[in-house]
Amino acid sequence: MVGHKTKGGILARTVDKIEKRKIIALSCKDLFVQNSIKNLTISKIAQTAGIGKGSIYDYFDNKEDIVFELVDILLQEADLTKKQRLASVESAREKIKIFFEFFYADSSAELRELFKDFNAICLTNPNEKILLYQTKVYTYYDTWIKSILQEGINNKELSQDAITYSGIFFVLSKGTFISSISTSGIINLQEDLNTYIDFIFDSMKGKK
Amino acid sequence: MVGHKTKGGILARTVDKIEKRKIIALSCKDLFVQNSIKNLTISKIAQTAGIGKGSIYDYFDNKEDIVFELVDILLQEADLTKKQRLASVESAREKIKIFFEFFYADSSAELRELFKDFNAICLTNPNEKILLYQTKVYTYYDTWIKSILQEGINNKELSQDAITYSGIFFVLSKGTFISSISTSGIINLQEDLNTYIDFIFDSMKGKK
Amino acid sequence: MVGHKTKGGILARTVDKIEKRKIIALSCKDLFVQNSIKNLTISKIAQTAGIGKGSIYDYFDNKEDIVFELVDILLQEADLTKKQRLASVESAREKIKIFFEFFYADSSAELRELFKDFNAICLTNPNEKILLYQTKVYTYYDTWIKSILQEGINNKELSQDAITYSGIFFVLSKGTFISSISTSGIINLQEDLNTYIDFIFDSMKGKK
Amino acid sequence: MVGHKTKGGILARTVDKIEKRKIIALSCKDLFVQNSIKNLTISKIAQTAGIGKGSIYDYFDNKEDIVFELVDILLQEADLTKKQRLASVESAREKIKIFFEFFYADSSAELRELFKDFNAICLTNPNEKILLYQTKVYTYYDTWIKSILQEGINNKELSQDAITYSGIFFVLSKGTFISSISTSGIINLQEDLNTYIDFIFDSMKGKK
DNA sequence: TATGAATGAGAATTCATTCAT
DNA sequence: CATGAATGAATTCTCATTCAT
Repeated sequence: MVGHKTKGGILARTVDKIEKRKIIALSCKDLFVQNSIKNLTISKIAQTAGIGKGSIYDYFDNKEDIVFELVDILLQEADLTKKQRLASVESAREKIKIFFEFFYADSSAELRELFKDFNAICLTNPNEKILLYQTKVYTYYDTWIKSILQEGINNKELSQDAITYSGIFFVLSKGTFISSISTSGIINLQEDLNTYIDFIFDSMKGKK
Repeated sequence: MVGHKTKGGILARTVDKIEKRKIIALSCKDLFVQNSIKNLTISKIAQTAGIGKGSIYDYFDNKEDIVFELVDILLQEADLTKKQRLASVESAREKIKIFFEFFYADSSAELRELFKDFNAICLTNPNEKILLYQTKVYTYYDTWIKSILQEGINNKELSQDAITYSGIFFVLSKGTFISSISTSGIINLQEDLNTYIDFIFDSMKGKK
Repeated sequence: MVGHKTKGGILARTVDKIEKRKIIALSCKDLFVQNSIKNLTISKIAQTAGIGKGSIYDYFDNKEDIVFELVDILLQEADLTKKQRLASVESAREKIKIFFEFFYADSSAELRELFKDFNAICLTNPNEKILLYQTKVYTYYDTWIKSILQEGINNKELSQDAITYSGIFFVLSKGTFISSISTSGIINLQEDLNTYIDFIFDSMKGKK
Repeated sequence: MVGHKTKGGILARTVDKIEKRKIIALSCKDLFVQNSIKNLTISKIAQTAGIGKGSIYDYFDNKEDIVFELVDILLQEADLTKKQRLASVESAREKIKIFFEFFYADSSAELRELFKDFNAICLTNPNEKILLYQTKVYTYYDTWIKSILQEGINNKELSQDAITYSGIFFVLSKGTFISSISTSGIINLQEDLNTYIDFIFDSMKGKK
């Protein structure tokens, strides 16, 4: 049961919708992680969240919207971890590897499960809201990657034009991840991905 | 005598089944291209194919199965074109670019639409049959790419270890394609992809 | 259970939709008579008709559509009775009275109950189909009434201009019926209506 | 002293309730005029009235109750206009025509819209409260009409028995109105109604 | 072999009403 | 007094699948 949200002890008439959205979404995270969205019903979700079926619609437009919220929350959580992990290494090469650890690290297993549903939705129901979100997220990560590469350039670890190819890491990682899901064994996600990253770094380094 | 009853009835019947599967699938290709599988009903499909609803189940396990058949057919058609196109260029670099033209060429627009549904299904319903199919396809293309790279090596266009990285082209292309779908404008599919391929070729060439 | 409809002993692949519509509608006539449409659910209706919920939608667009069909059927049945009853009297005056007996005769009690729902729908959901139906029915009865009046004119029972006022009987009857439903006791439907009809006939007669 | 606490608190409070009922009802008059009650939700109504959803229930039993209040208010407003309009003509005939102008006058368009919902409710949910209201209103108008007719009798415009048929005008008008809603074009409300009224007056005059 | 009528579980969604604050 | 968050029963409607013909 989610209960009434009070603010600073004063009886609040209105609930913080954004906050409650998060609370509800998180309360059924495991459900979404363990099941594909296709196999979940609003009834089951509401039951798991401990709220009424109708209340789901007070906070979310539809089932997809919950996946959306969850991915957003977990992505933000993952970013915190990512920042800490990134601080633990020096080289741009290692930072980039850590950056995409998400795609195979045990600690991101839940997010990856949700990410599958999220991508399936994007492939078949690309509504305006999702497109904007994807663009925002992509831009955010690209900026971040660029800053890592820039550091590498500053450190003479990378050649000047490395920035130009910043986008390659993202699509490479995503492509490897998605391909690995359904080609059992042929693609060894972690190994292959790091091999590719190394290959690209070696190339970026070699250029002058 | 009733008609031309040629050899082994069972074999003939099997061949017929396989053939009719193709015919049915193709007869509703446009329907699948223009609609996401989510918005199609068996009724609509049967109607479009000009057969009874029940008959769909004589040839396909379910809706998804039709998408697979269609992807398979169109992929084979695309391969024929690919072979011709590949024959028109000399360098491995150009061949690889042509190899992945599929992801942006106008002539493959239909296949790409189906490919979205196909991938969404793979992300959320990866059944045994699909996994095997994906593995088969991936292996098939990887072998093909390797042969192109090997030619490049033989021609001194590429260094010996190019083969090692054969997998990078596939995941790179797929990742760029999938990312381009939902990040409107930020990823310029054709340009970015070819830039990346060039980058990798330059690197493979540079290595000794 | 409605069962499969066969035609002339030959196995029919297709069901006579129009006929089955009637059968289903009639099978839940009592249900509609005893309950206002507001209190009926598709589930209850399907159950009463002895068919599946989904099958309702194979024959009807929605609940309202069933009322529509029922009113149509009962109106046709009532017309048969009306014809017989009309044949039993001579004067136009008596014929007109019999014509509108429907609004109070015990034998039309069911139709009247449905007619309430039907009119409520017309007042709040006047879709194209219903408007056309109403127009058709109104025209049909008006023609009929005119022929009765014409007979009366021919018999010198009525003056020539009686035809001009043919419409008055219909609106008078409907108005009296509808008003009687909710003004308990004040309007004595049968008596008042016949008083009014007599009044009008007396006037039509008196004119020259 | 806290504000002006005038006489009997309970009475004041009751008066307040009655007054606030009117205020709330009127504040969402347009909403009800522009939408059928079926398409309105309590949420929407409360929002339009600028009060909380729960407060609606402090003043009304349900949605239908608001329609009654509105019809009552507008009917009273219309009566004021009616009185003025009636004073502008001399003959009983013209007075009766003006009496039923409501059914087609532009100035009563809003009331007519509400009247549709009101009648639909009466046809399907005739609760005790509504029946009493209908009876009251019917009696009120009948008395009024009788007084008009009596004047006509006094003026020798009408024969003595006109009073006997006072009820005919009401049912005739209502029947013509309701029939006109759904028989597009066939019934010309204003013209037909006045033709009928003229016909009846001619008859009432003619009798001795 | 082909059909399409029938099914009915199950889906999403709505909304009048309650009641703690 | 007033509120609006929460409810969950109830509703309509869908559609993959079956199976008698």
